[in-house]
Amino acid sequence: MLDIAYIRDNADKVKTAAKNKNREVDIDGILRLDEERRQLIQQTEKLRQERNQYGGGKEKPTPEIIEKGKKLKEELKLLEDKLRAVEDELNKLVSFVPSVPLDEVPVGSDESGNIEVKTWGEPTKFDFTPKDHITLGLELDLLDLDRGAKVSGYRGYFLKNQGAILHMALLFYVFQKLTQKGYTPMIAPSIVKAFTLFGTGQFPWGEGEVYKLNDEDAYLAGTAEVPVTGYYANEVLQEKDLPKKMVAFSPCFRREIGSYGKDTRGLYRVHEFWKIEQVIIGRSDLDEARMLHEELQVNSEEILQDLKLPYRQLLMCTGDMGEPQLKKYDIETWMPSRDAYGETMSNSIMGDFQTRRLNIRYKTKDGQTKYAFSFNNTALASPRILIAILENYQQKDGSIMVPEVLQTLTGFKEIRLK
RNA sequence: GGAGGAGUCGCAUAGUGGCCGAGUGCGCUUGUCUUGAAAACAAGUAAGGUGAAUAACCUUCGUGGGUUCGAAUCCCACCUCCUCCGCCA
Repeated sequence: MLDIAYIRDNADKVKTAAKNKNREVDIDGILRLDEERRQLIQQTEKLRQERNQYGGGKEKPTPEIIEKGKKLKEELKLLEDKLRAVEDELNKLVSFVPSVPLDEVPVGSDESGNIEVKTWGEPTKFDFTPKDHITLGLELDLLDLDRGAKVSGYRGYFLKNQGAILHMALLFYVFQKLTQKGYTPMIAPSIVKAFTLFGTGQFPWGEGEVYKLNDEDAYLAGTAEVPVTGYYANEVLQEKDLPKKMVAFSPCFRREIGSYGKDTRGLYRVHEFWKIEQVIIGRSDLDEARMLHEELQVNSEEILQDLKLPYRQLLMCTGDMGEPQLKKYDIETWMPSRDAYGETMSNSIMGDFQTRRLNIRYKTKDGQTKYAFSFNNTALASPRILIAILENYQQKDGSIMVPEVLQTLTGFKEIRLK
């Protein structure tokens, strides 16, 4: 959510940003409504001031005053209804205005505009014909897609045997690693209220993507970013306590409604998965924000380096960013069956876009109240990461090596059919 | 799921229709006193909005509606918390 005053003062900048993000917003309409709103506020307050002058004494009000009050009440009601209608309309429009990307973000209309910042490792070479994770998973009985679909539906899956253990080991390894870096470990709820989804910017854009539970104010979050960023909603933090760094585990649910026919096989795109997510609530300072963003980046890269998985870092262009983001890096991990890198992590500076919607503020040392900045980055998303591990670690004899850092957690060093 | 109770300024409390944006205590800030500290005393101590404004005004007592000339106070719905019963990983 952008500050209406900011939109007022930077209308052109906001228009350009929306265009670069391929979004349509009616900035001129917003400005008109804002003008109308402010006029109505002034008229309303004048009447309220008048109303507030009556009463307040010990004596009973005179019949004249009561008559006058009745009239005022009617006039006020008309104005207040009008004001509310204008404000609702204005808020609705403003809630759709995307944030303005930082200057270093490349302008581009789609993924072709993304910039490869760096690569780490070399795409894995095989002296045999490598199998994809589905073949490997089925052959080694790590995975059951048919029964997954039978029980759970389209994109359903079971992880089994050493595949299930490997999955848990990965999650725990990463959870522990980030905790040791000073991040507060959290198990976050996946069932969330609508305000958290609106607050983080999943709504109003991605409503079709989120599972809703019955008629309640209850939805299944697609990422722990939603509950964990909402953790401090409506709170005023102290500057000395910032940044708050958190690492959260949660089940994640996505309808993948716009992805029919995309990545239909295997573990790449599923309705239900598990994720360790990094979230930071920090001060509203762009230089510090860039530093924290890089820190989150290093954390995720270290995880892939620990796992010895080749990856590359992308700086996303305006057209391939979400509405809330000021700057975004994706990390793509090498997936032999795709003969390409596939997205495994996404690292964003959200600025005060989310914190305005969630009303997360902090008091500065000199007593000012400001909206905080929020950040988030994937630490590990499973089972997607299993694709990279199974495929990159496969051996000629059909077995799979277990990444060294996981071996004490899994209790086995290789996966092969008994 | 059933029965009951409660949500007021950082915390604890007072407040049952106008003198209440709201008293008191604690906490915190500043000042006086003191070599310093404590104590005592004094003053201050919410957020948001309109506005050129360090003017003035408006809004906010869990949230949203309603009654009333007027609502922290009355009514309705919702949210959250507590107690008891039932069910349950």
